Amino acid sequence: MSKGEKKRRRALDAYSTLQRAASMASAQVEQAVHPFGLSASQFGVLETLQSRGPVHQQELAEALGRSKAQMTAIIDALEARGWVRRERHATDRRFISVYLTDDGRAVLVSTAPARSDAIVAIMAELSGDQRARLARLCRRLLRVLDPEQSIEPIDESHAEAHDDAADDAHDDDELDDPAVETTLPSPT
Amino acid sequence: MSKGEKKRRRALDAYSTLQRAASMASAQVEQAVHPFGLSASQFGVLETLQSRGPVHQQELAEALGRSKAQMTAIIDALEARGWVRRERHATDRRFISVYLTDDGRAVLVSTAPARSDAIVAIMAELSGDQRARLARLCRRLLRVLDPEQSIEPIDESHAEAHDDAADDAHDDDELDDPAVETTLPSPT
DNA sequence: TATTGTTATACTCTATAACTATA
DNA sequence: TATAGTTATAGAGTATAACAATA
Repeated sequence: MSKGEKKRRRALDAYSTLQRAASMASAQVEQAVHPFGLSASQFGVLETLQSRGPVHQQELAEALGRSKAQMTAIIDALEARGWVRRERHATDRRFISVYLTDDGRAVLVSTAPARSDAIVAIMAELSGDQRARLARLCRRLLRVLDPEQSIEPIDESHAEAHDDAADDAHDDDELDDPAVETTLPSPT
Repeated sequence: MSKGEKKRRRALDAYSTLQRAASMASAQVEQAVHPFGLSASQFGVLETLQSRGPVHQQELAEALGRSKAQMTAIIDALEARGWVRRERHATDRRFISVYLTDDGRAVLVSTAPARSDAIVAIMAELSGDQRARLARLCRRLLRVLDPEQSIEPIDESHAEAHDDAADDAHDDDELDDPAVETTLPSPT
């Protein structure tokens, strides 16, 4: 078998494994949030509102990678349950700002832990160092996949956007591998 | 910030990055296959038939993680285009074996390279070592996510006991696997 | 009675375009 | 005219349950 053939197969293997892990993980996480009656998108909206404060629907749509039409539906559902409210912009009445209500905040408070518990449970299979490595490898893929905004998703307030694994190295209870992916080598 | 808090945020970060990378990658790969008029599931069926030979619909459903009802629809579409054909099992007439036709094989031949090109292009962002590491980390996650069938990889069907960072320095040329293209396309 | 595959239904997501109201 | 949001529609994907033919 040729060298190129083999490399190709390795790439396919990495891809399919990545896909399978991501899909099973998200299934498990969504299941954890489901009892609260929140879809992943709805949760994302609430979370974004919490971290950014009131924003326009379009901004939400962009942040979460949905169309404005989808965002209308998502907000509709959240508004119907009283978790967000809409308010026209005072001066430019084309805009609608979406606000998180107290109820919405409460839902988030009770949902977020269930969600992150599920995520932590999955990620517990990896050591702290491995988690960081996984994130870094994925971020690297995102450089090709999403060159635009490959610098932070819907990050929480304090963005530690700089290269991770450097800050306080004593936060993980498991083996902190010192040989942390020092490479970050030459693209191409 | 507490130790647990931080660990939690790291887990969330790893999770969201994984999800984003997987979803953008699959979008890109599906786009590469789309011109051929094949959905990911349809491609998966053809590929499975190629590597395993004729199988029952239920076997296909299990292999690809779809319900038998879904599989009926998928096979319907493929059969309508003449890429597979159904045939009742001779002795137990409840079973239907699905065969890849010559046309189906031809479609696969012209589609598979486009698909794997797309995957290789994405994975080219990583070094060979990083690709292997990514696959290994994901497979590790699958141990919790899918304990059943988390065995089938390309080069370590047994070695899961040791910790990484040590392996994959060498090229094990060979591993002539008959089941090339075991790519199990992911649910979206 | 159990199993294979089909049909029917319903609900979610996604993708688009046409529409409104504002600017 | 351009933009923000809404509505309508159509297509996939998913999840069930009821059903027919076969065992």
